[in-house]
Amino acid sequence: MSTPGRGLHGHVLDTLGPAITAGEYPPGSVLRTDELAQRFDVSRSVMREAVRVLESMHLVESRRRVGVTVRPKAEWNVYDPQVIRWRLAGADRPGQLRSLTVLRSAIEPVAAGLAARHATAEQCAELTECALGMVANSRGHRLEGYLVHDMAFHRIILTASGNEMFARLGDVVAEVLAGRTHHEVMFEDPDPAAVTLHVQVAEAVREGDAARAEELTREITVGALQELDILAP
Amino acid sequence: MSTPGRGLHGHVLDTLGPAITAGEYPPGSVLRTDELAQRFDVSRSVMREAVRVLESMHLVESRRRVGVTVRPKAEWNVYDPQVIRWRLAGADRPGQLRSLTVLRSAIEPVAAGLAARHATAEQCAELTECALGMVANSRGHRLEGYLVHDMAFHRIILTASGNEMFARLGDVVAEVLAGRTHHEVMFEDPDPAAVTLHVQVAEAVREGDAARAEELTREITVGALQELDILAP
DNA sequence: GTGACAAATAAGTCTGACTTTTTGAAGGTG
DNA sequence: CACCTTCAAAAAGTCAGACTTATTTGTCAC
Repeated sequence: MSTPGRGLHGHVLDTLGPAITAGEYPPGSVLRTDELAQRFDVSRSVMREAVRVLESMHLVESRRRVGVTVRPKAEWNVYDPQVIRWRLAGADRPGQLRSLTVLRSAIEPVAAGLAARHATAEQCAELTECALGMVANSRGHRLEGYLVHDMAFHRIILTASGNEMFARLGDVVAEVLAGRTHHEVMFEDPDPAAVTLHVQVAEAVREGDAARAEELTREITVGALQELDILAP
Repeated sequence: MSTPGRGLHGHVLDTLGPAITAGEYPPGSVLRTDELAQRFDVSRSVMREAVRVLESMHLVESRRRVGVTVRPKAEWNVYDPQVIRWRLAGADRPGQLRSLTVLRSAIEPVAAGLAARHATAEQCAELTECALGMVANSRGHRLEGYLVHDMAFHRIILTASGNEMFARLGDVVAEVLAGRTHHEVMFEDPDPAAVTLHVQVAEAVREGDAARAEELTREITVGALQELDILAP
């Protein structure tokens, strides 16, 4: 997805970040910069830089004479891609996946509606191409090929919406889709109904039918919710 | 909203962050740590910590032998509360406000639907109280009192949804609502129809009527979109 | 033109000394 | 006993300087 641990402070983050988001240090836990620096065998300067980054993510708070205290989960910057990645990699994975899928179910239909209004001809073409790619890989256990086109499809929708906040969720959605294929249960070929829906969404966007694009995308996300047993009784 | 510039590195961020998000340094611009340290009259250590934070927000990228280069806007962590605050405080304000309002229009209806299912009795009570507070302050230019209850109302909806990602948007929504009252055109008393809608949403949530809560909230957000001339033709 | 090599550059790292804020305890006073 | 003041310790914060390393760029020979 993106930045692997660059530099010493990056390596420290790759260890400390996951540990904190995994709840290894409960909220209120106090760490000391010097001790951490010793533990990771880095200088205080490097350790301080790492702490500053964790602080900017609202994972910890650094106070004089007290130390570096872990903040309660409710205060974390849960939209930070790095935080999302750490949580997806840890024990929190199922919960994080559910949160993100609910988020998708809210965002993507609206994004599709906007895409139907704002998408360029090129984006429409790419979208159709992706949908066709999904169809082509929808049978015969070609899950990887399917996934690539699925991720591209949703990324284009989010980008074509013209809303920068939606566009920035492209990576997150890709992560969720990849997770479904690689980690969750996805042994069989994808649901034919879902594939058809994607083709229809591409059609609706091409034709500028915002209401239909929104409604069809809503059906797709409802399917995603059902896969995780997040029902609407 | 939150953390004012704590420590020297915080002060540097309070100046550099807004400057970058305002586009004062176009994408690709190269800064040098040493020069910045001189300019802000701080040590290199402090400057490095500030750069690390900007880097974690994906505003800049630090590379050896090159310097600190400003990244294109499309890569910024636009969900970072600090980045949102910086942009709301700068020339980007109108665009940021539009982005956030569209985001609200996607999130809040879904959140209200979930709140109707998950809200505790206490949350329902608080919600009703807020709605009544809005009614009580809806006439006679009591804009500040109205705003306080409006912000609380939407925060409760987002929290009661039970989704952590929704909950974390409470601050952002509050910021948007406050902006509307303080900076944008909002001289007259609020629209009576909007006030009624809030009361009805509180009712629907209390009664556990998810579909109605969602639909009513959608009407509220449509109103917010119309205020900014973001139409659905 | 191409490839290898050397120099320059700016970030990265480490260390040690010093400052500042905060807290908790000790001790004095009503 | 309660309350306030004072003081000392603890940990983060800051700074300055020396050194390392990766990367780019330019040069020279082939």
